[in-house]
Amino acid sequence: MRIDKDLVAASATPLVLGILADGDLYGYAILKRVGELSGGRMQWTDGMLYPLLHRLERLGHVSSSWGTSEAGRRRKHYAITATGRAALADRHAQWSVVADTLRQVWESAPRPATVAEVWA
Amino acid sequence: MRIDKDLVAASATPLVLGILADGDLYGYAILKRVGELSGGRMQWTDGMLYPLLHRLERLGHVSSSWGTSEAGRRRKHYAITATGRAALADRHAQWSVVADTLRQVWESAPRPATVAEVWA
DNA sequence: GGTTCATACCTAGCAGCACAAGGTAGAGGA
DNA sequence: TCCTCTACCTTGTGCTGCTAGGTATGAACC
Repeated sequence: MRIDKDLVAASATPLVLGILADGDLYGYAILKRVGELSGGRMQWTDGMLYPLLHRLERLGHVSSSWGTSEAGRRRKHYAITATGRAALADRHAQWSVVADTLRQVWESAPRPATVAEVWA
Repeated sequence: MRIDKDLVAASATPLVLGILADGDLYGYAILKRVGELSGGRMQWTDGMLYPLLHRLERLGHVSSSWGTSEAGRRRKHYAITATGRAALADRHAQWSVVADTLRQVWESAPRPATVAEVWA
């Protein structure tokens, strides 16, 4: 499943903050966690995650600290802050508004034809 | 309610296509319809809608034709195409994937204890 | 007649962000 | 030795919403 970039952009911040709200994690593990949670249907690139984490840190939504794995590899651990939790709640509310609106058009509209039907 | 621009970007295409799937409409009316459907919580600017409509037309997802209102004002009517319906179905599927994933993190995240739980 | 508001369309310039592609580096296995 | 996985980072490109403008008509009010 290919997710359009604008939808990735819209969900990236709430997803990262939501994952971190469940417990501290490091970058690479967040990448794997997104794959898990979506059943493999979402596959983020690290090229979008790391800049996002830096941005969230600059905004004060997360804090970071360097650590080391048992294997001796360096890891940068991220934790959500109080500001981050507030931002998460705000994003959640926004998402609900948009999701409610979209549900209305999808319910009222005749069922969209599937790709298979169009190409049949 | 202020909706972040990335969430606007993610929902704009499916919303317009969904609205047009329910019946032909002209640009300005789409703007008003979004406000209605969202209970006034979403307020699009025309500066984002018109370029979006032109883009959707260029992609073949909608078609347009000039008309005139009873009052004599010129209006550009838009209609969804078969390709547009396919794109809508695709966006709908993508949205579901992301929404399912987000629901998981929001459910798993710790939340304040309810009064009932505190007294249990 | 003049002013203001709502309707109805359009565009240019700016800023933000995902993505592709590339780099650095250590650990473990074939 | 070489490859893969882990684990982090940055640069350049392209797309897109937003701000801020512009154009034009009709209706309501003074």
